[in-house]
Formats: sequence, C-alpha cells, structure tokens
Amino acid sequence: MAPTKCATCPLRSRPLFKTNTDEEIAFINEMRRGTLKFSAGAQILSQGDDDSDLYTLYSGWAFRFKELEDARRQILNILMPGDFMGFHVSPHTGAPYGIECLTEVEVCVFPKRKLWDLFRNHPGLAYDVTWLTAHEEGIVDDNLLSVGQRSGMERVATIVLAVYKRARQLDLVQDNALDFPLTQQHIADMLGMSLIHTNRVLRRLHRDGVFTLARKKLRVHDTSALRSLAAWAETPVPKRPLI
Amino acid sequence: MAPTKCATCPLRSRPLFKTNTDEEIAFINEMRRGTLKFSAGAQILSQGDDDSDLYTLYSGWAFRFKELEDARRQILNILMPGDFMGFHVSPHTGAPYGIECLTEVEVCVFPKRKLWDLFRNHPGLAYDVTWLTAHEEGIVDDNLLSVGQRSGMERVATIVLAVYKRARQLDLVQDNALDFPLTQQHIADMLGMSLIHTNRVLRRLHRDGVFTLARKKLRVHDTSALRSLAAWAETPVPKRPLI
DNA sequence: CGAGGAATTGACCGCCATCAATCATAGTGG
DNA sequence: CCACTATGATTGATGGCGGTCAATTCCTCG
Repeated sequence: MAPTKCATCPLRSRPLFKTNTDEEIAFINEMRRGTLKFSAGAQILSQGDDDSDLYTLYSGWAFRFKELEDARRQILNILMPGDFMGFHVSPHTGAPYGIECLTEVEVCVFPKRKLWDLFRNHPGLAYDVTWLTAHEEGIVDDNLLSVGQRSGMERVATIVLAVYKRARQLDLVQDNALDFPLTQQHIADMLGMSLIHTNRVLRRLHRDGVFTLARKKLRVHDTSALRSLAAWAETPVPKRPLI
Repeated sequence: MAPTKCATCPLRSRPLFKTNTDEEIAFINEMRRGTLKFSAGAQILSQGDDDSDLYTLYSGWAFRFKELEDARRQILNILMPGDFMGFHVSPHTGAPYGIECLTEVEVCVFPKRKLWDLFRNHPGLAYDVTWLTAHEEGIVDDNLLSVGQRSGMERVATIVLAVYKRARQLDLVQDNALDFPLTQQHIADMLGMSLIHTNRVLRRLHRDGVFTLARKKLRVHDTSALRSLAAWAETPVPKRPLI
C-alpha cells in the first residue's frame, strides 16, 4: 500500500532516487489525487485513449507497447517502480501506445490539468518531468539498437542484463534472484523475435549456466558472461528523479 | 543563412510550428548564442561526449545513432529543421548517442547553463522542451515498432512515407519530389536490414511504380500504395513548438 | 579521365519464422 | 482427490526471408 504522504514514500528513500526539496515534495503530495490499483493484465492506458491522467508507478511491473492492425505487438519498454506515465497522451491525437500491467500494479495519480501549475511554480519538478521523459527515450533507444543490430542471443542477454541491473537498483534482487513476471511471449514481443526462437535462445543460455528463468523467477549466475554476450554499450544511469 | 533575430525566423512562420508569445521569442533570441555550420558527414555530437550545448536544427538533415563496439550502427531517428538536440547529454554519463550530418547543416546554439533560466522564468518554453523530447521519443517508438515487427518491404514503405510527410510539412516537397540525402546504407542502418536486402526492396518498389529514389531525389508516385504496404498505424502530429 | 563511393545483381546459405505436437504447471469444479 | 481446462514452455521438422560474399556497373567529383 502506498503511504498517504509523499514525504514518507519508501521509494524515495532508495539510493536510486535523487532528493527533492521539502517544498517540492509538499507540492507533489498536494497534486497527487490518490492511488489506483490494477490487476495483472489490466491496461492502464489503451492505444488511442484521448484522455488520461499522469501516473507514477508505485509498485508492480507494466509495459508500454504499440500494435499494428493485424495484432503484431511491439513492447517498447518495461515500467518499474518510479517510472512516470502519461505525458505523451494528447486529447487531440490520443495515446500513441498502450500500457499493460504484468503484475498487480499500484500507481499514484496526478491530474493532468495541474501540470501547468507544476511547470509554472516548480521549475525543478518541471525539469524532473523532462528528465524522466528523456530517460525513457534513452531506454527505447537502447531497445531499438538491440532489435535493429543484435543477434537473438545478444538481444536476450542484453535485456536480461538490463532488467537485472534495474531490479537491483530497486532492491528487488536477493541472492541474485528476482521475481520476473514476463512470459516468453513478452520477451519475444519486446525483442522482435518469434516465441519459439526466443525459447530456444533462453534454453541455450540456461544450459550454459548463464542464468535460469523458471516459474517467474530469474536467477543470474554469470553477469560477466551476460555482459560479453550482449556486445554491451553501457548506458549508465545516475540518480533519477521521482515525481 | 539563419536570420539574426528569432522573431523573423522563417521556420517559425511555417504552419507546422505553433506560436509563442513575444516575450518567449525575445528570451529565445537572447539565449541563442549564435549559429554553427557543419558540413555533410560532420558529427554535431559524438557518442560519449561529456559536454555539449543545446541545438536547434535550422537547416539541413542529420541523424541520431548508436554504435556497438564492432561498428554495427543503429540510426535512431532522422533530424530535420526544427528538431531540438542535446538535452540527453549529461556531464557525468556522456552522450549516449551521436549525431551526424547528412547535408550541410546550420544549427542555432543555446548554452546549456541557461537552461535553468528557461525552466525558471519561462514555464511555457520549459513545457515546449518537454514536448519536443516526448515527441522525439514517439518517433523512436515508431521506428522500434517497424524494426521489431514489420517485414522489410513494410519497413521501407513506412519510413519513406514518414519522411515524405515530414518533408511536406516543412515545405520541402515540390511535385511530389524532395531532396533525399540518405544513402541506401543509411536506410539499412535505420531499418536494421543489410544494405543488399535494402537495395532489393527499394528496387522492387521502384519497379512497381510506388516511388523512385535516384540521385538523392525521392519522388513519391503512389502514397496510398505506400500506406497500405506500411501496415500503417498513423501517429498524427499537431503543431509543434520551436525553440 | 581516373578514382572512389554508391548502387545493383547473382549465388549461396543460415538464422530465425512457421507449423505442429507434446509436456508442464496451476487453477477449477465435480 | 482427481479429471478437466487453460496458459505457458519445450522440442522437432521444414522453409523462407534476409544475411553474407563477390563481382560488376553507375555516379560524382576532383
């Protein structure tokens, strides 16, 4: 359950997140209308929606995706606690993507019409919003690099490594293991590969002892093997803002 | 040549761009340190650069890209007049991508240290910066959808259509034709395909009379054929800000 | 006119998609 | 407690889209 006060938000105390001034946190707290819960599989946002609020993912995992008419689906990036959602939605053009929950999800809700207040009176927070948007673009850049240039094996290694690092920053890793709610179909849709080929690649990495992925648990045994498999172009992440 | 005053910027008068208040334009004008010229092939920004100013592309074409160690290159998006560059560069982590010119390019230069002034005193412009960042992410989303899910033929059709529409909005199209500075290698690197396969696909579309691409000139004959080939998921663009 | 980049075409092949079937796991109702 | 069902994972067989190697032609430009 999300706390009622942003000042005591347990996310914010993680070293991953930067600090804000008390005044800024007070404003966030006041702007926050409350929280919403979604169950696994529910859509926080559907492609084409012409109205949405702004959300910060508080707990759980989700993903952002686009679909073609014939139901081919590309997952654009994975959303984890601290990620900010909904800025792209315009009433004129509608949401260019959908967001679907992988687990039960809790989000903090911010009414979009207050965004102007935020930009007007809290330039530091406005900058944070921009930073979060730019950061998400960086993730998509990385995914595009993978899908466009890396082999199947490299893609899988890259995404596993990226998720693992992100999860560790969020303190979701214990004994090199974490809860991993993606199915192989999700991984396939994220990497632009067929489900079957994705399975074969996972199987191979499993057999080689790089990591194991079974029953929604990911266990990484050999990060250095992962790194070399990934043809890794490291994109470091400094402290990130939380809104 | 860029005019010395932003108020008389010929870009701004295009219907593609939204209006700003006189005060905002005055601020942009004051923040602008001047212009820089690059020749075709020059890099405005190199992957890893730990310092850069902010730029608005005034004339010419460029592209944003990422490379792996072994020189595989993914072009992330094409940059055309009005595009904003450099926000992602942080002194701590360096530029996560490079920017290279396709033609001779002229950019307007804004010192990054004045960005705080902009956010503090001109929330409307701050919002514009965020919008531009978010919009670019939308383009990358589209490209990822293409590279991940579309066939070679569909990818080529999609990108040609997208460039054509963008060029038309910028008044670069006359008689269905425009100057098109990308080589087939660029298209290949953008679509995650080999040069040779890209050539074959282009050849086929050429033979079928959909468009012709020769001598740096793109001529589109059948946009509706393009649209159906692209399995198009239209992402409409409203008026965009210009900084 | 020569040189070098870009485009084109052919031959060959492999990674990965597709089709199909089986197995594993978990949840449900009788 | 055990069919029964649904979802997800796994494996085999086959084929095609698109990658790779190689050679030639075309353009552009000094």
